[in-house]
Amino acid sequence: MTNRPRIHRMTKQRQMILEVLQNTKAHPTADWIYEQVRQAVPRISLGTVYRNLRVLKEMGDIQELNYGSTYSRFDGNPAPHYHFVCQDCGKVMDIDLPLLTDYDEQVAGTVGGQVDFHRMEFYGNCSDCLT
Amino acid sequence: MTNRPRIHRMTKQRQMILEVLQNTKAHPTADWIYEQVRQAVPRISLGTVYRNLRVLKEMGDIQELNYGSTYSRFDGNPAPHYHFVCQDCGKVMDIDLPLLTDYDEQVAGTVGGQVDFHRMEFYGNCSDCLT
DNA sequence: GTACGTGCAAATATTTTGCAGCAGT
DNA sequence: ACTGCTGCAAAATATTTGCACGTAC
Repeated sequence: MTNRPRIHRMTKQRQMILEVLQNTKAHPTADWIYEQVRQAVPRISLGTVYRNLRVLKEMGDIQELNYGSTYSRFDGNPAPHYHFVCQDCGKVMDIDLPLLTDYDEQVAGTVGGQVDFHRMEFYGNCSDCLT
Repeated sequence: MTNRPRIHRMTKQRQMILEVLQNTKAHPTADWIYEQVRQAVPRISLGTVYRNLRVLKEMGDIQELNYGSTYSRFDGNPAPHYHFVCQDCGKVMDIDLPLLTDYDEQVAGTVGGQVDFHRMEFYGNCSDCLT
């Protein structure tokens, strides 16, 4: 019994959440997204935001990040890329450097499994927090 | 007013938590550690486990990992190394490959900040979950 | 003896979910 | 019309914290 593929509808809420995420470089939290979308869709609920973030992630339109926090951040750019996290202010920035794709094969060899993708995060202090 | 450095005591609880963590390759959760330590120190509380994990992390004896989960995992090996995460069974394994330390400088250049360290996680299926 | 650590329980913080009505296709 | 989606509120999950007592140094 293979289950019929789920059909996704493009609601006003889902549309807005995706737009907000695609128009910021801030890698925001669910709550920040909620506050933004609320300005256009006042009666939206936080539960709806979470549900849509999960669906958008499953559809491959966004990605979820959780770097050393108790909460998740979301990225409107689904293409693999690395991140820099400032340990002082918590800011997350995109890193514009080529991916180390060759490493995946080596890792697959040492663990004896299959590697689909990898992630890399750099930690330190951003220029604003160096003084 | 610089505040006097905090002096850490080695209690039976802290000792046991560190030992449990150093004697497993499982990258366990706080709750798993709690259950293990409970066998030696029955009246220990989960709060104490969390408090000690934070202290041990601050002292640089262990590290905290949170890879796409709602909970943290802990690693008794404080030396930097990469991890492989099985997307099927959730297992976390150590990767025994050289660190890409040269990359830190390049990233520092592109973000205009200072890079202290980086992390890298590989995602895929472990040999047990390939069938 | 001092002050850090502990157990306990309650509080916080983040995310998920049941349900009845709404709405995209 | 069918079935996915929403708002609301309550529940679930993971972690933190206040307090009075205990204990390492």
